[in-house]
Amino acid sequence: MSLEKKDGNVTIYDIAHRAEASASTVGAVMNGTWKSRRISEKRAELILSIASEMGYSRNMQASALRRERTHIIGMIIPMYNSRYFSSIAQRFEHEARARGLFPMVSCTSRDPELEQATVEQMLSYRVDQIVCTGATDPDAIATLCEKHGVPAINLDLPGSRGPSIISDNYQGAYDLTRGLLSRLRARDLPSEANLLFVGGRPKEHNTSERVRGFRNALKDAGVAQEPDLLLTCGYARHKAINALDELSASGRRMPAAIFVNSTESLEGVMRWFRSRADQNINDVSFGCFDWDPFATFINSDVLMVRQNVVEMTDILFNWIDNGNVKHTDVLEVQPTIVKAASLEAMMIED
Amino acid sequence: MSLEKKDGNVTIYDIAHRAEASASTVGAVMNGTWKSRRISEKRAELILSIASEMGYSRNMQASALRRERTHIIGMIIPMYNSRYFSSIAQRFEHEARARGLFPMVSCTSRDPELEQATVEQMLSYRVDQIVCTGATDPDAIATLCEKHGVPAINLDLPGSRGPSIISDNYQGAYDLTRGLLSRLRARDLPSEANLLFVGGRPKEHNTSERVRGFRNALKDAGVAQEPDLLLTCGYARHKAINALDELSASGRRMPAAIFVNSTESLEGVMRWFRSRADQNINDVSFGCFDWDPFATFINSDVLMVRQNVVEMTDILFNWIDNGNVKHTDVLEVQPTIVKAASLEAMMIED
DNA sequence: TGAGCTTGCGCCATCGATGGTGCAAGGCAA
DNA sequence: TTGCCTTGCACCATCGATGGCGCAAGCTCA
Repeated sequence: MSLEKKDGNVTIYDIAHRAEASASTVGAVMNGTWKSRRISEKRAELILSIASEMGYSRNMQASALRRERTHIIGMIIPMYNSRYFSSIAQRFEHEARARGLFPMVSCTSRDPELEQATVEQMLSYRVDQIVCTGATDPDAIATLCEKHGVPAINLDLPGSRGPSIISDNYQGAYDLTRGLLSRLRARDLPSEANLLFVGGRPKEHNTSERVRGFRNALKDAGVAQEPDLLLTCGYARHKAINALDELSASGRRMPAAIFVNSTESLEGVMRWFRSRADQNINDVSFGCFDWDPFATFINSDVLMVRQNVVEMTDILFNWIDNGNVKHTDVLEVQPTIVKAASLEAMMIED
Repeated sequence: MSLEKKDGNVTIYDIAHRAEASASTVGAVMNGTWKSRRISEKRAELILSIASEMGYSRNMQASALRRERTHIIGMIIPMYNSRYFSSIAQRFEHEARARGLFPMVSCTSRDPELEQATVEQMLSYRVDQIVCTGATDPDAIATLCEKHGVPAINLDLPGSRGPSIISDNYQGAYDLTRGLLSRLRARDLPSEANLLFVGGRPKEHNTSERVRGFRNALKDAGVAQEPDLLLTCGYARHKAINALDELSASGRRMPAAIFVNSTESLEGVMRWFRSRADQNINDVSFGCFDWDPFATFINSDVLMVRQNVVEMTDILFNWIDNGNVKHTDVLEVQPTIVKAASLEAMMIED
């Protein structure tokens, strides 16, 4: 077929030529099906040695075109700049490779259009599976995937058109809020109007569940919830900063305890405190829904919710391996609360 | 060709059938070359509307097989769990997409074998370009890429067989060391035997340059460098922990200033301090080669080297866009030193 | 010794998109 | 009315790997 290397890439035809064999024989040897095709061991060895000598590399584009499968598994994820999501991406890649799959991760900035466009591109490359992590509109993505017959699994945020693995956001938020209330008590400070919630999107499942946990914890403690102390302003840093600016401009005294919904928002909160000479970080008890090893140093009074990335990804691949998950499955994984300044806050591996 | 959808994926043949046109006409319309192929506007519009109605999605495997290019640009990177690398990955994806390229990022855990295997897989998928970030053996990877005629660019760590964009590690380390010495002076503490270097790999370019900067700063300040206070034990957390354990077991008093080579190692150092009741984090001035927004809270005396990810990726894509970079090019980008507890330490965006 | 089985391999269509080439119909000028 | 050019499209080989099918040679057993 070719006179050996046109563009530097060796094909099975080049090898066939050198080995005086047919391309299909070479192909069978290269993809490991040669035994079932009754190629003699002698021939297989010869071909293998020629192939490695010539530096053959299977063209996965061609292979994928002919077979049904690309062995690529795609994942979209909001960002890498957060310990929670970066751990998910790392473990996902590791586990995918352990199964002979090629991971294709792409971060989509919590932007619904970018999410859709990215998934469409992944489908265009004919990925075998898609994992949607923290997708803003999981159902739209599930619909896209269905059209292509590609199974999709939701992670972190649930969808109604596909199976989902998420944290128990309600319980985590409930416990975190109780922890903050208990800190206020320990500091001999009033609970009333002294606990602020910042960050997250009000219409998103995780945030609304966390808000529910926050509210119920307050209610169960007999503390009134002040509507203007619930700032679901979005996750972005600058949104948290703006929200705090507005709150303080409104004349509110800054509460002595703050529930921050994600490390992303926490960055904004920290920046805001540093920018305000009239505010002291050490006067505040922080609770953050998400964990970061260094955020445990913000002050001596930080609580963090650590979502169980290891268990979540284990379940994810369990589902992927078995493939027989129902569309309606939603699995909630318990997060754990860690106290900053505690050893265990630093000890958990990811 | 097909009786419309075998597996749910619409092809140009299906559309051709419905539009009563040839597949090549449909193909030309779908990939935008229809004007040069003199397809009438009427036909093009009809085909486009049918295509969107049928939910056509171009099969990139087939397209890539036929054309030379896949429009995929690969990147390997050591990890995502570090602000420096995660920022690089995020910006890389963003810039790649802005150019119509599909980014394929994969983290390879500073494991040479995994790096090679991953690059081979990427080459197997016929990526158009590869960016090697922090590769442990950039030249081996460059050799692989050369064989396939795929251009490779090194980022963060330089290689001799391809162009490289790196930080000015020497200068950053020199300045950081001077900063630490100045902190010791400000604290009225002796400089002699009071400054420790932890983390990194001695044979790796970045670490050796940083060590050189560290040593020269000591020398220029007239301070003797104690060999056992130079612990290039690797980057991993547990390696830093072990190194500190050994140091303290040797009877050395813990120095009052520590140069930590990466946030990864810094995590280990922090864990070590938390695990030791006889050590107080607040007695130590920290300098970290790398930046993390929350690490600035470790104590009130932290200096961080912030590598200029924005400029580095800008140059990277400048090179990619122009493509005429010499193999010997090594571009050094200046990092900046930020003081923790300063506002600017929180203000720089990535 | 011939029917039937096993071994070992080659032939060829196929996956979907692409682009070179060919060709008919219509237009226009001489 | 002939020759030539433009317009608008279809035909078909091709990219590389894959696997169903066929077939010849050797082997076995009645």
